[in-house]
Amino acid sequence: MATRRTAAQTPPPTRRPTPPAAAPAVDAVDTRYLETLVGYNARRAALAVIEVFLPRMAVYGVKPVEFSVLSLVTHNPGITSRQLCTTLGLLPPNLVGMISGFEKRALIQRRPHPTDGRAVGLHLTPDGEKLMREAEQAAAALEGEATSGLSPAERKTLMRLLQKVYKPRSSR
Amino acid sequence: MATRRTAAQTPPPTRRPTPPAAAPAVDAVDTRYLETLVGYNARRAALAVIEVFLPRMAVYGVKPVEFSVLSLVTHNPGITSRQLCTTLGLLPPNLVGMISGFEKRALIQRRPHPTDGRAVGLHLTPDGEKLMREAEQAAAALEGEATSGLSPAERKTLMRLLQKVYKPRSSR
DNA sequence: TATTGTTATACTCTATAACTATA
DNA sequence: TATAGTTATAGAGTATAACAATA
Repeated sequence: MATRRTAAQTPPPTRRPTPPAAAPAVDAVDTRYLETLVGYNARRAALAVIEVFLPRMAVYGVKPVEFSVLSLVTHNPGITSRQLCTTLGLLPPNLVGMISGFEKRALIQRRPHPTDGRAVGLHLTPDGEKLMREAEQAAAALEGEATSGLSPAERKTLMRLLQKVYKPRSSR
Repeated sequence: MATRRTAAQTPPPTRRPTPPAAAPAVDAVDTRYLETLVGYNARRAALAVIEVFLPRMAVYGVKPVEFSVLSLVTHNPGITSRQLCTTLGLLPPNLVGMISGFEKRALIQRRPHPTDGRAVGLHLTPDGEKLMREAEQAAAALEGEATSGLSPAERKTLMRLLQKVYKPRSSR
């Protein structure tokens, strides 16, 4: 992924009083309105972290969503595809290929569900456990780097506020 | 966009000590590890807001990125495509069609850049100004709804912390 | 030589419809 | 009848390469 970063912006963006007729040039881009929107800021922050995440996790051959899936299998042995989809907001057809890939790489194993004959329980293999131990450690480390501008208290506050936005009240 | 929401989760997710042989079923999905990651939380929050944003902005015929582009043109008359790309992290080829579409809808007008013969300055038409007045007002309103779980102070804090994540230190 | 804007195109991600096997 | 998983496919979003016009 190519690196594209917001242009530097000086504190008080000089606003000329609107020109007579000719088109003026824009020197520093005024982004103040967009920066009042949670959606805009959250998306920009997510992309910034993912930019760091991508190359570091490529070492383990996993992309962001793949990491999320494997992490849930790690901490929820026997989880089903349906549960993964509901939890992560994915669609079933888009999970099939991912799971197959993990199986071919011998990272996960599919076992019959104990009570539901239609479902399949997902489990990490020993190789999968080893990879995820390393990957989760690497993820925690790079997260620290990506949010190095925040104090531990600020980081904790940020998590709490973000969860207030996307989690339904009943699950908090 | 279909609605997919995280499953309800009870506070202490019972962790069984790894089963002997048979595969156990997962009742409540344990998402505690993922929720320690800023990248995960920011992405989930961004998607939650966008889910509200999409249908409300469809009334004006603009998608999230299109809204961002038009908003920057609104507050930066004469801005160039290149400046839009740098500011929003877009790639030039992907902006061409969008700008053409806005021009065909008579929302923006392209004028020669005052000093650079290669560049084109973008300006809103009266129709574009009218649409963006309404759209920005609607966006502010729906943002309030999407973040109704936050107090004004919390909302302000959230913005500040998110910007600390994605803005380079020099531009803060 | 470098940059703005453009075309063409490829790749990835996400979404929809329809099918099977089981509940 | 409803649900878990799957297949095939369509659409949106994002990426690279190469070009003309201008700096």
